[in-house]
Amino acid sequence: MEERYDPNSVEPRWQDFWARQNIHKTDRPESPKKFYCLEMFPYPSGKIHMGHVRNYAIGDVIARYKKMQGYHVLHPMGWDAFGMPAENAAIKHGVHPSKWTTENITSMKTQLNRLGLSYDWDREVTTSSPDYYKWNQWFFLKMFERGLAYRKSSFVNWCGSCATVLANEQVIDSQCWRCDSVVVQKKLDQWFLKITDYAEELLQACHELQGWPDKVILMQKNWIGKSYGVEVDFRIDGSDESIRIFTTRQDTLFGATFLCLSPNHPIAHKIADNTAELDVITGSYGKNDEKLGLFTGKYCINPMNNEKIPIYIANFVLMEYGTGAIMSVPAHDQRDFEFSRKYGLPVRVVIQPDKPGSESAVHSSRLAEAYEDEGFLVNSGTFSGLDSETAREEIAQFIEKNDFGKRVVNFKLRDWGISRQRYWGTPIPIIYCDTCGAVPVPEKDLPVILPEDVVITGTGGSPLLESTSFLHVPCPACGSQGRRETDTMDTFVDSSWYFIAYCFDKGNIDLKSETRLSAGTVQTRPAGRQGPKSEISYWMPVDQYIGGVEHAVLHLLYSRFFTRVLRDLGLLHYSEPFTNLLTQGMVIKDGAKMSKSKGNVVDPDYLIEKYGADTSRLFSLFAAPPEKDLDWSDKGVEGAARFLNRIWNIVYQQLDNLSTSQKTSQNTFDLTDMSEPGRNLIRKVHQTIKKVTSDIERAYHFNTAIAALMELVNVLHAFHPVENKDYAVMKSALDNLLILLFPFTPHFAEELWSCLGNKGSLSEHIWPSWDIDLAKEDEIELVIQINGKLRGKLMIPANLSDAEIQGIAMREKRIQDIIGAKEIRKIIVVRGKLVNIVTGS
RNA sequence: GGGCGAGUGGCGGAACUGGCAGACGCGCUGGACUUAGGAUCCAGUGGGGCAACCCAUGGAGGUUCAAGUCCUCUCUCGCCCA
Repeated sequence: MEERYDPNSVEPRWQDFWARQNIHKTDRPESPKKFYCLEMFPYPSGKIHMGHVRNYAIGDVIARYKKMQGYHVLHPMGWDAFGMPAENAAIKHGVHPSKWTTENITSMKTQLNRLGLSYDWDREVTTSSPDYYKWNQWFFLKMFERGLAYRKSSFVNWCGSCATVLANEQVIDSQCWRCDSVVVQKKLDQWFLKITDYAEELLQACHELQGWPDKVILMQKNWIGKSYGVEVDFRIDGSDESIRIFTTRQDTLFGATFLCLSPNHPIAHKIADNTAELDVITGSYGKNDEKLGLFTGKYCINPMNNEKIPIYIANFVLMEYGTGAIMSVPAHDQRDFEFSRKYGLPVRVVIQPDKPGSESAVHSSRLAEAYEDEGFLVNSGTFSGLDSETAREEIAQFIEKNDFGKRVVNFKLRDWGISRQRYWGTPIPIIYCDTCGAVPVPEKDLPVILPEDVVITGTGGSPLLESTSFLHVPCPACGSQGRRETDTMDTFVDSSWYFIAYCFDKGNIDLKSETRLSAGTVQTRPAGRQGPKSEISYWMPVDQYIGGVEHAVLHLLYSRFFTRVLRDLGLLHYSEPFTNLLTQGMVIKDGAKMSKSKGNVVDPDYLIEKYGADTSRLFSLFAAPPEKDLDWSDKGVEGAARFLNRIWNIVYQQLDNLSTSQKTSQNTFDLTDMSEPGRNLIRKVHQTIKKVTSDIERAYHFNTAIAALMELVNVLHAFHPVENKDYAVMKSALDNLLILLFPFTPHFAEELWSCLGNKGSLSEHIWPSWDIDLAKEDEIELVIQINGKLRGKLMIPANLSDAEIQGIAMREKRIQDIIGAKEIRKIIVVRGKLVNIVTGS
């Protein structure tokens, strides 16, 4: 054994050992005791950052811990390999996205392995590989068959000079992030997935996500955004046509002083005479910061009071939400209020905060902002005097009875537009034919391979348009000349089911295995039933998912949607993909999130080189509980290193004595035949096993688990063995310490474990259990309070009755002195903790 | 503006169902060993006071024998949605 702990010699050796022994290979017996531990896979940008280190360290502790507890663990890793940065690199440096991505994967994999993470690389998934993305295409075809994938015209951010569509986050102050030209809204044909078909179910099932953080569930609910309202027809004055509006506030219908149409509303173009002005509004469509409107010159009739109100076209009215038209009630809606100020439109109060006649009344002329709360109706015909809630119900009934509208449920969630006018993504398996239209590629022709022989310039639209071998294909239906779809899929499609791909060995994804096993019929297999199970139904759902909260809505919602589609296709028997979700906090340094632009990044490579992977892992687990932000501290890392050094030194100093006296680990001791320090150490060991186990079980609070291990080391450090029995105790304490430490610092624990003469890898060791009797304190510190104030402390035997404890407290001289002649009103005894004596004054 | 979460030593953080506030670590102070110490070890470390004691979990009230923890109001900061 080396005198000094040198992680750079220890860690590669054990990584090599694990790899040679194939120790992280997933085994899959029929035993139902499985645990699927998953961390969000990274985009292969080239280098991992501290956020990854934290995320993957957390996952690794869980995976290793569960394995030691006897679970069959699936702990995979892969690459979210399609996406824009690869194309940007191609534009900037002339590297092909495929080459760039592969090289990045290689170097990042090396980095992950240097961290000592227990991944089964035989199940590695790379989404840019045809083996993988052919299933994206297969899903698309299945959804197309079921009407869940469809094509419609929709508005996108378009940069004319780059000739490409931009994602929302690439539009900065209405300009293209790359060339600074003004981004316009352009109407393009796009493919959509019909997630709205599942809106209600996705919302209802939120209640079942008990292992998810409340805030994520709430964000999902808000995103789905179910609301109850009414649709009402406003007849256009002097015409038979009418405009249907949607509102959730029908209690304010009498306060509508104008009506607004989305610029994309079909009627908008028919009734607007000023087309130049209309184009301006269309150009700023959906922008909430600047409200623009155009009076159409037309009026419509409010069916509630037959009032004639003007029709406007307004940029902030979304065609995708509701009916694309709204009634505007400036007195009770802030956006309408601002709009009315800008265009000089009347404001009419129809809701008062309190019952009519009270002091708190609001007046149309004095309103400084809209009164959006509920209240009591005024100026609302026969509905005046009702409270908002009752009025909504009665007005809804009135509307339905008079047949000019109806109650509706509306969702904020919109269908998922997956078309991307980019190269580095999954080709959408569609062929356009002049006679047959959009024809799906037959399943047998999958995958539609992304051609590699393209030049990526960043100008002139999708590079796929340039690849003639890709573009020109015969129509699968009629055989005449067809043209392939050149759009590729949103990369969120890739990540919506990758967790299922891990159920199979690399390159052998077979999503149809379950349908074959259940012989084409969709049947629910009882949980835990023995017998042949498909890989999917054995491993799914994911037992623990770990990742950043930034994916709280999109990725997690899409995955829930995909899982349901798969269920309906009979491919799996679960609706929810992730049973438990842990969203880890950000890594903070100098008060800000670590980022290149802030210049406060810590490079994991540097850290590993200087301190080793174990120290890096240990610090990031110790500094904060996983769900909270982690404040980076260079000094704190040194503290973690110091802790490991202390253990190393203890083992080094005692090695000769320990190996000669006691080779086998012993866990039971006769306490009566033991020195006082020996007894204390044994007790501390068992208390530590208990504490570490329960801290891990209790929401993975590794920080306090590690603190408990530090306490044990402090006791060990102060323990000076003299006789043989002491060495046996010490050996046992060290063995247990290393076992408990193993999930956190695996190389370090393995090394010392073998130095101590123990056989085998700790990966195969079982998690220890504690002995309640050995963990029990035989003395406790009794706190004596008088009127809630601390007045004395003394050691007493742990097993006394309340009466005995009370007696001891009362006999204390100091307590007697303080009480003196005062009357004792009450004595409260809390077993094992304290006595509180309540006296008169 | 709405929703959610969080405010505890010089710092990161402990305190599970109300029961000794500050575990553990960092930092700091003193000492030992040392040519040296940014290595290691020992002791100390919320504030005030010689002391007994008093004051302390953003602030103000309340419930309770007992409140960081429960209730009401309020301030500040984060995140999400407008």
